[in-house]
Amino acid sequence: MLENYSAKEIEAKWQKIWEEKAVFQPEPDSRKKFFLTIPYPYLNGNLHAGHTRTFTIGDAVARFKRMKGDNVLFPMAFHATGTPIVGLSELIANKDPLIWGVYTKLHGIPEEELSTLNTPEKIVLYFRRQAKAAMQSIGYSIDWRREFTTTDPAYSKFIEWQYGILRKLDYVVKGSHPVRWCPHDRNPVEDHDILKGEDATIMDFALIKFRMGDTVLPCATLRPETVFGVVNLWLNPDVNYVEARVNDETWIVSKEAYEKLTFTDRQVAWGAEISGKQLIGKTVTNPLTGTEVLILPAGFVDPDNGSGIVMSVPAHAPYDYLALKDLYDTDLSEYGITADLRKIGFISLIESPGYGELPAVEIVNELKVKDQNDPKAEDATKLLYRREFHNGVLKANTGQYAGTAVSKIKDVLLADLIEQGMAEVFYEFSETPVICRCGTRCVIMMVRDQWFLEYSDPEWKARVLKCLAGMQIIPEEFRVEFENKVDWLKDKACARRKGLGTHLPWDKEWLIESLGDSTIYMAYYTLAKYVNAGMKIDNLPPEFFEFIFMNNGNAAEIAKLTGIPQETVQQIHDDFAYWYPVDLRTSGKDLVANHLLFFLYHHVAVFPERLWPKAIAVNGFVSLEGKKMSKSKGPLLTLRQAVAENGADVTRLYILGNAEGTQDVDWRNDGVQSTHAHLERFYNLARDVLADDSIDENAPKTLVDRWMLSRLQRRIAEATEAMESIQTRRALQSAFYLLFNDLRWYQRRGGKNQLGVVLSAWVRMMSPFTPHVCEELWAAGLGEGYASLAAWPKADESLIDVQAEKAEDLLEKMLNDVQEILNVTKATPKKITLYTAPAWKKEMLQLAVDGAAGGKLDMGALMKAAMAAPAIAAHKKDAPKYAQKLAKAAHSLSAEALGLDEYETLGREKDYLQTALGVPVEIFSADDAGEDPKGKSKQAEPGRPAIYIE
RNA sequence: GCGGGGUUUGCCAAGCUGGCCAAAGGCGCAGGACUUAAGAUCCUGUCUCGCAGGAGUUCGCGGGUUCGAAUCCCGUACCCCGCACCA
Repeated sequence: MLENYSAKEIEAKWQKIWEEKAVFQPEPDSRKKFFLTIPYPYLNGNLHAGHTRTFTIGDAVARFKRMKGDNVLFPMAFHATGTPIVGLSELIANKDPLIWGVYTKLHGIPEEELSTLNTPEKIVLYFRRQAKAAMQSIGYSIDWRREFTTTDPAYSKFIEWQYGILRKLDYVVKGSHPVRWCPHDRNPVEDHDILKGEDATIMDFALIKFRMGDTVLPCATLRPETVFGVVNLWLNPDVNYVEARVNDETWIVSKEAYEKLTFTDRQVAWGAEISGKQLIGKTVTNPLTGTEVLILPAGFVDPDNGSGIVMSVPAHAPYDYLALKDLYDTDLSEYGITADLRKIGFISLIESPGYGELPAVEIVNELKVKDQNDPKAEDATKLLYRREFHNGVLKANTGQYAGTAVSKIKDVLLADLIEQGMAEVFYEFSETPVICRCGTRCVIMMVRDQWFLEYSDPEWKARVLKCLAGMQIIPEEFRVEFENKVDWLKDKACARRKGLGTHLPWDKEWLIESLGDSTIYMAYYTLAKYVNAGMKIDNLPPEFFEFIFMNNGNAAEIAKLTGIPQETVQQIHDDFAYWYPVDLRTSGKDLVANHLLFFLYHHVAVFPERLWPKAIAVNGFVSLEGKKMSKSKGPLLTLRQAVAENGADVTRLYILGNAEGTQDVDWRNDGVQSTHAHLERFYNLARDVLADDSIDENAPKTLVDRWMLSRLQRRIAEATEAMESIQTRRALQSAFYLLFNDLRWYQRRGGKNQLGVVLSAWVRMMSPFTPHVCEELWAAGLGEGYASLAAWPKADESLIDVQAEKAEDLLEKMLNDVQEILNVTKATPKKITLYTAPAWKKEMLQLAVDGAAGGKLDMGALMKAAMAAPAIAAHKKDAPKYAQKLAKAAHSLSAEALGLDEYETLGREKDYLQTALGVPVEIFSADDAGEDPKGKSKQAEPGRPAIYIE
């Protein structure tokens, strides 16, 4: 072994050996299998610290399970389907300055290489090579015989088979759905295509169809229930409206609204322009209540929001109340309105705690809103909306809806209104404008004849929930998150026109959307090995997959059909039967609401229950020096960079030991440096132990030897338990840092002969985390074969030595107490005398423990019992004081301190105490205190000897 | 807004099935040992006060339950993640 720790040499050496000796290439055998998968990375950049975390957790678990004796399969592949890679290749080809900067500076790609990546194929090839090299450089125990890319032809066949099944199950259906759309590019826009307004969401407004004769005046609202309280409509007199044909009706809407309608799934035709002024003063009919209401002018009406026509509910909408109030003293004769607007009665329809009949009026007064142009009007609206939404209940005048909570009414009412032809849905951005990167203002487009995965299907959902119920979710708190998301999931468009991917087998114009092609691919790993080995793949019909994965058919038939040798077909089939289902999938928490959910959906759809996944573990992200990492804006730390700068083992150790579960790891340079120092200390200590021939494992065990072995068992037990539940940080705390401290104490106490025993277990326990350095140490004399394949240490109950631990505890506490006294007195000791507790106090403690019931101890009863004991009675004067103390501590009394012969222990370790304290030490029992100038021996209690310092 | 997670001693971070918690571990900082010196390593200390091992005040903020709360309940503020057709 190397004299000094050198990550580079050690890591390169062992990575080469692992590969050459095929250490991590499992085949089915009689052992229990463990199939672990991690979402494959998308190939539009280099792997970064976030990937590093997820993958390293997975690798540590894989290595742990392997050492526990499982036959572990840990494969990896690459994701390339979808649009980003295509977009990226165009940007690179055009030498887009932004992309150029990101990829040269953040991803660290040399300019000459980057300039060659001008097609999707070259990008895929390049990043695939990079990613694999990166994963190898950090020492993942991946079976690389099974790697693939989602654009491989055989993979496409597999996806086609899967979608064939989904189609047969009627889970793939056609429908329409709204998307953000750039009219210039004629394409849906994604988040990264948006210049401004990426936070805008698509909201569905109700379009309530008020009528003026045969003409419809649609009012857009988020609160359809308030239609019961409409007392007038608002139009902006300064806005031009248009009379348009919409399907087979005539609508009046603002010009802006008309434009938006053209992108919906309605047939629209432009009619006559008509000014707002012309309409004001006319009346319209409320479709639901049949009442006639007047159209009034209002400046707050925005033609670019909704239809440009607003229904007025002054009892519940501050703007409506304000606008109406503003008109009370205005001359409206130019609109032909002569009626006294004060006679318009408000209609109250929502009951909410804290408000009376007219909440809008109350809140306007409360916030002292002046008029409709006052900015506070907006606050009042939001506040009231929130309160009524959460606490409001519909009143009697809403008929069949009376008593319904406002928060529950929208969908129900809207559906009813639509059914009766009184309303339609109108989509609008939550904030405007939304601007595409090309500078064009985006609209909401209804995509027609789109293929959907029907995730809303209640039976499908029920199966997913059943699957979840049978799964282990780590951390357990995320189970409810998963369940909520299943509930929330709606139908998902599953096909696109652009990008890389597999065509829908029955509709070749469409490509299967990339999240939909990465749901059950774990099954494909069993097959990929044979594809990579040169299996004939020209003809892989659904029957082939049916046999492999579903056990439908037989190998001979399939062989004939595909031209693949029968034995191979049978073997793939048997491999799958052995490895499936997925035992654990670990992933970043960002995939919970999408990929992980789809992973479950598709598994329950395609596979029988026994092949459903067993467990999901979710982990958090990685930040850099407290800053969120960003692939496009920086800062970014790539996997390769981390390894190049710090070594694989240090990178692994840091990222696994720094945070747990869904918390974020903060990558900090000082922390990484100290991790490096720790690992080096570990190496040096191990080296020294390995070189020390004076160690005699079979020598009689001293107190510290027994203590050390006892602690080791506890550390092993803790680390094992932690790894079983994928808590790498907890495991490392125990297996590395705390055990390190134990060893320090052991050596300080003069322990030596068990160092080899400890080291053997220690190296094995560290192997999943820092595999390279452990191989190096293992090979230097700890055992045969590979540390990576050695048996994970098992905690030996019989070596747990409570007595030894207590004795060491006593010594440590002793030293701490002496230290504290010295600190306080600032004295320089010449001699220290220790007095262990007298027999009567021990007896009394026992009485107290016996008498303490339910955490309570009766002083009187204790004294009575004590006085009956002659040994205690002899100390009549001191006994009550001690009894009082015991009574006070009644809830935490324990006889533990009685289990150790303190006098004997201290006597035996007297030499050590003298060395540690640097002065002569004398030890007495308080029963036989000898010279006791300050009477200190009286303070001695069980578990806490008295101290006298001179 | 909805759903999930979080707020601990200078920093990171355990604890959170109530007492053994002034609260693990690491980092940082301070002192000491070693060394010609530096580094590394080891030891000690690191909320406040204290000339005998003690006492006091802490675990976002405000209340409550309890003999007893960082840990349970209620309220409140702030932070992070997701909210889709995009990987």
